[in-house]
Amino acid sequence: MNPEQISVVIVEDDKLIREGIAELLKSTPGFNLKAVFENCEAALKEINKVLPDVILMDISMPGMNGIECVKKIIPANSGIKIIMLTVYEEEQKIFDSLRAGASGYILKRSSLQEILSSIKEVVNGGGPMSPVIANKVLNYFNKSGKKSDEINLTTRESEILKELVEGHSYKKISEILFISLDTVRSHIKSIYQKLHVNSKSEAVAKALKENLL
Amino acid sequence: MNPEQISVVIVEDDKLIREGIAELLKSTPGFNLKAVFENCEAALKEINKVLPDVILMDISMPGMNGIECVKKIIPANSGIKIIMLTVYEEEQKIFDSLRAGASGYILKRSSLQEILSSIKEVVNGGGPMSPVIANKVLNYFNKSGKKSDEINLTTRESEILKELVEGHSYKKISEILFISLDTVRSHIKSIYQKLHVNSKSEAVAKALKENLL
DNA sequence: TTTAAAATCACATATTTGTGTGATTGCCAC
DNA sequence: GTGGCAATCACACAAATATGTGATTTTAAA
Repeated sequence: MNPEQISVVIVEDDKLIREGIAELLKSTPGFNLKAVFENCEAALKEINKVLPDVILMDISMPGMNGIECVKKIIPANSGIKIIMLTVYEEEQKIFDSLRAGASGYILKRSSLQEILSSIKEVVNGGGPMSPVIANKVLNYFNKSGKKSDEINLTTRESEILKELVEGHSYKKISEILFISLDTVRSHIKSIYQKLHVNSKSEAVAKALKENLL
Repeated sequence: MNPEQISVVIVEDDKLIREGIAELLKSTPGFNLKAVFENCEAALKEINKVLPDVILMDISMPGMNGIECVKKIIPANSGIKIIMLTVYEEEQKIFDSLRAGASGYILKRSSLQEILSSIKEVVNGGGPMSPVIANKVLNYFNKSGKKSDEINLTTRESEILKELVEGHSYKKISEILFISLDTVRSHIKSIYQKLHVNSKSEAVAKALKENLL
């Protein structure tokens, strides 16, 4: 177990890519390919015995997908760095992976050289997010940051929605805003119509998920 | 109006920093300092007349803070790039700024050279997020990605919380999970205790805000 | 094997919500 | 000066929710 070496595990269903990267790692000094799995299920079963420095994880695979797999691995092995692999530049998936605890992300069409340097970077705790990814993440925010079209709440409605998200009851809100309980009801009725929901919790969920505040 | 020049506006309450950067920009070819404001309110009033390429915006100021200011400027002037300034490396504020639509972020202790190059980068649509920032953002995710300590929901409780976030009623949930309404109630009681809340919407808000799913 | 959670179900009851149907007032644009 | 919208308030009633107090059964750990 050379401490200089970076131990790696690959989880990837596509044989070509899997073996391509495997060959690359086997033939490159400084890297130690610990294991290769075709799917998440197999990886999850064995990962505790292998404990690599880095996992290269395909983002979309038959059976459990890579994101789910990350969610299961990270909580149990907080030290492991995971780099997601994908053919598509899908913002949502990148985002979800990072949220799940992945440390980085590379496109499968990256050059072999890029793959190696990404692994090194991640292990050294360096820039875990490539400029491309940073951009994607930012785009994601900007998109969801914009108020969705169609939904135009009045000032008062926004205020009240904000209070709902705070978890206040109608009564509490009426006290906070110095209006009657029935007025609160009335506004909330309009809010529900505009958001196409029909319960407090749905409204709260929508407000938070779509950043309506 | 030299199209080669980058027009800039500064919004910063600290006189020293404000004038320091102002001097820098005035004395650097390629930059055109359009205006300088001490606070958000003043900036908001005038910004439509000035319309710079880039705004350097202090993140924390007396009165309206920079993040709120960004939220007001961006929807109305989608072309304007905003770079946040701050003395602190506060992850939450960086995150909020980016979400509000800021294009980048620099620390006040950056060298003058760094400030200039950041502005250029942002204007050219290049890396809007510095590696440092990318890191911050990622850290933020990883943090909130981890289940907060203390909160340990059982499998069933998590399932039910997920359904609550979907906006389902107790009855619907009982049908989805093939359990009785009373059982759903029972689980939700436990969930409320663990999350320290006492309503559906509070639970939903907490689940979404703290990524408990 | 004994204990401790986790998951299930039941009953009771006070509040809170969701929804319908109206009404009044102020303001702004046309 | 009128029509429309935002904001306010009222009443009524069915449905859903919050909360307490139990009890039974698996399941998992000690």
